[in-house]
Amino acid sequence: MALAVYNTLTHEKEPFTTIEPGKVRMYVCGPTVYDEAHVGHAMSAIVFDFVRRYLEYKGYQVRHVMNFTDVDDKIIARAAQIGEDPAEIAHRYAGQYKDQLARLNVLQPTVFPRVSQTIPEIVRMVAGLVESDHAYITASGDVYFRVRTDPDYGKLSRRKLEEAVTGTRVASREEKLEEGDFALWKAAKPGEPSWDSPWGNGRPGWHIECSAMSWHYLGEQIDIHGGGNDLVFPHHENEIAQTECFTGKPFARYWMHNGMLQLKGEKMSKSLGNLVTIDEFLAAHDADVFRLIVAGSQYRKPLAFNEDVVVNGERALERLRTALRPPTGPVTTGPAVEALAEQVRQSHVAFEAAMDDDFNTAGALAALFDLVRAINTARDAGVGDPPFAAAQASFRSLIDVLGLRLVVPQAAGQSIAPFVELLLTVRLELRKAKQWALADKIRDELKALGVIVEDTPQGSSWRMAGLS
RNA sequence: GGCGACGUCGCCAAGUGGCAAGGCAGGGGUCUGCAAAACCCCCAUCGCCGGUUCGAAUCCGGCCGUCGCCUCCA
Repeated sequence: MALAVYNTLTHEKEPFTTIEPGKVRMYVCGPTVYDEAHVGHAMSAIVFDFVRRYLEYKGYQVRHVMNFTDVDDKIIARAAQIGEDPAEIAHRYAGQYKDQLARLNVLQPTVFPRVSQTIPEIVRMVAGLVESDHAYITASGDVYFRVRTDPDYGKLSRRKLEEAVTGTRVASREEKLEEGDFALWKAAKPGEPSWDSPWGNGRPGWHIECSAMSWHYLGEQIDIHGGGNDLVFPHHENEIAQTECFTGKPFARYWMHNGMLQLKGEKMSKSLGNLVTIDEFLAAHDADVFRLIVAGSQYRKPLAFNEDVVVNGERALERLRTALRPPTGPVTTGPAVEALAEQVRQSHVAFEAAMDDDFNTAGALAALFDLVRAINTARDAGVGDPPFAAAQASFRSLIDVLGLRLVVPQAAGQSIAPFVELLLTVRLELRKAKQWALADKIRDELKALGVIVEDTPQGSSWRMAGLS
């Protein structure tokens, strides 16, 4: 099986090969930390977590870098607004985001660099670009990238340079030579964070940080560069321009972009104000629910996010969990056992075929549901433990690739367990005495309290209802 | 206006040339004291119009609709 990856640069699915055999260098654009992260950020993080987990499943060693933009206009603006130090704000939200990613079961990136800690590399890169005449310094100490010096400019977003340049007069206040030029370094303004540089005090422009961090932590050329598709232009276009003009080599082999999460038909974004924060979501739902929502759709397409979708996610999670329920019979040989083993094989093949096709998680999920059915059928047929556990272990190994934990929700502490058990003991007596009305009342009342009771030939079982 | 993407069952959503995956919901069964869960069965010709082809949801053209980018954005 060969992995194929859709490359934004070529608009085609391409066979996946790496610069270094067996190793993947992956850079994913992280957030600007000036406010609460929302589920749109989570979607992007999870998409690339799927990518990473599957690459590791395939045996690659992945070096994964995800940045925090902690020096930025918006952070400074926010700081001024609430009277707090910009660095404090950035530090706080970065910490929060890391914590949220952990709760979402996103694998920790190999490196989590921040702009404020990458200044020397940024300065070196800007200096190199100035030296090679790809950049120029203005009277006030800003440094701009001269877009015209890059013949390939526009190749990622398929824009012609003229479109970005013609017809727009250079704003008088700005000192850049042409409209398409963009800032590599901004001269310091009073009260703003700044660092020393050959061009005077200042701070990095928006795009240079990613080029510098990628260069510093992954080298001149990387395998995968990822981010939301709203970053294609200008951010990634400018990154390519800077890096390639600086190194003289092609930058990333594969550019991967996830689609936007849509809330009420619009992109969820801070500026539109239509957002659900990660904390809000996780307060009401299991992280697996969100992962299932993301996995249920092709990552490049826009993803609808609404109450129905969330409910679907809850139900899908509940269904996946049924496969982990224990076996009830002793059968270890025979057709039912063989059928189970066969389905396990088929599911693995189907799962990998789907993931190999540009990380088709929705297809992979379908393979998983087929396996769930096979496991449940085997349980009903009385298949017991050595083979049954093997099938469940196999199921687990695939679930892991999607980062699903499938933990059964626990009651607040384990404190209610003895009381529920007691009620069920009493209820068993009632059932023996055919006191159906009372027995049913107990079951109904428990359900109202979030405890689901199910009667089986082996006795009654109980579990907590899913969160929310 | 320019660039790009998308439009598949009530909802979510795979499939990119050969008789339309999967989940949820819905209908009918098995099991059960009942219920739930599980299991079995049923449930779409793919926005519209043309074209290419033996054959198209899948390729081409037009139209309609939705979304993203072009300013900060995962």
